[in-house]
Amino acid sequence: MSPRVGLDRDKIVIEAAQIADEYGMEGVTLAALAARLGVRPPSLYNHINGQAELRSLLAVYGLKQLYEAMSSASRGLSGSEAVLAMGKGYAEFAKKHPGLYEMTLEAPDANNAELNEEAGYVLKLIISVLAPYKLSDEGELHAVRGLRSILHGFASLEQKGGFGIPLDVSVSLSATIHAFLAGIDRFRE
Amino acid sequence: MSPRVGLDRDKIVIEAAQIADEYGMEGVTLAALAARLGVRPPSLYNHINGQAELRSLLAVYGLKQLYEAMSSASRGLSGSEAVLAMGKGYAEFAKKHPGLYEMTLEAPDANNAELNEEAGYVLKLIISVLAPYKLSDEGELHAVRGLRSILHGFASLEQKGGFGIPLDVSVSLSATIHAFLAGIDRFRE
DNA sequence: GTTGCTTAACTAATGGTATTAGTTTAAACT
DNA sequence: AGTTTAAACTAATACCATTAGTTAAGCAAC
Repeated sequence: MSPRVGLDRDKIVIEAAQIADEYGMEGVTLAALAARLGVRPPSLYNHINGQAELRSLLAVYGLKQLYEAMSSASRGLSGSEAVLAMGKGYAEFAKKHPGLYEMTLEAPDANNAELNEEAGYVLKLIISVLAPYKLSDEGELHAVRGLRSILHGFASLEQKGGFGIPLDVSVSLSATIHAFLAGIDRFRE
Repeated sequence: MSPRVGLDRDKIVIEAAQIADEYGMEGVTLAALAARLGVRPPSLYNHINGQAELRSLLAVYGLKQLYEAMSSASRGLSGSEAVLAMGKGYAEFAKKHPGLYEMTLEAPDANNAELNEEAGYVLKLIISVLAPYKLSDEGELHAVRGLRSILHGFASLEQKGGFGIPLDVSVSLSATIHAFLAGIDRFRE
């Protein structure tokens, strides 16, 4: 019926990302993906190695976009303004791309080099934005974990609908980051 | 072949929780559950209304245990000691029961009264532990979100293996909570 | 242009999943 | 003891991912 559709990994990943954002991570089935691409499920195996690989590709794709969102939001700023802007960029990305964001949290897969690389970039960005605070070596590691947890915690809870009350979440996030920074002395020792 | 096994909702939920903790949330299939209970999959429908309801039951079951863990950890303490202990209790539960913890985050399901009730108890516990800080009405709401995000962020990232480096996570969590409390003035306005 | 290689699509088949319908029979209750 | 209730079952359906093997499109070389 269908001659060659002209599929490739990029088109597959992009379409899969849209499904993820529309229907959630569990909506990304090879059947649904194939249907949207006008192809039968087995045909996808000519380009990807099954669902597991697709998820890895989506994680990498998502991390790249997350990095870009955080990076562009904080570019040119410094100090608490940079931290705050980066946090908002993070939250906005997670809200705008819920499925893709979920994908970025999939098993870091010690063997997947590209995924580790992208995750490393995000980490370095967080480190760089905390650099002005002159933390101790070990303190910096703890602080990065703290900030990451705040960002992910907000993004994740908002996504799961955990914040029932109609109260601006971005205000909560800003205040929390400010509080965290106000007490960042804790990470100097 | 098998006479009555003597199944009931409790036994099903307990066994499902064990599967969740051993193999993760996605390992909780009715097929695996039935096999472990010595029964055929359709038999489970005599007690539960399918996978969806099972997940709701697990969420409630997990929230009860989470509440107990947080509550007993902070009992008798006050101020920052209480917040810290509660946080450690939260983290310990999530680490000890990864699958069940994941389940507690499933869609709050506005229609599920029992789930909302349990979630409400956890929320009230967090509120009570922040009460001594005399926050403003609105500030309290933001602060609760912040603390919850920190707790969930740490639990979730640790679970996903996001903290690669071999550095005590409980130290990171303590320091982050301390920093948050040090800057809690932000929530007084 | 024809030939031939590569590979993107296909069909068919397998095995896993949840779920429904309908049946048997064990256990509980009069 | 007889009746009812419900806990187990078998059988069937409809998804899902995946593998094996097949067809045919498109491109490169002659």
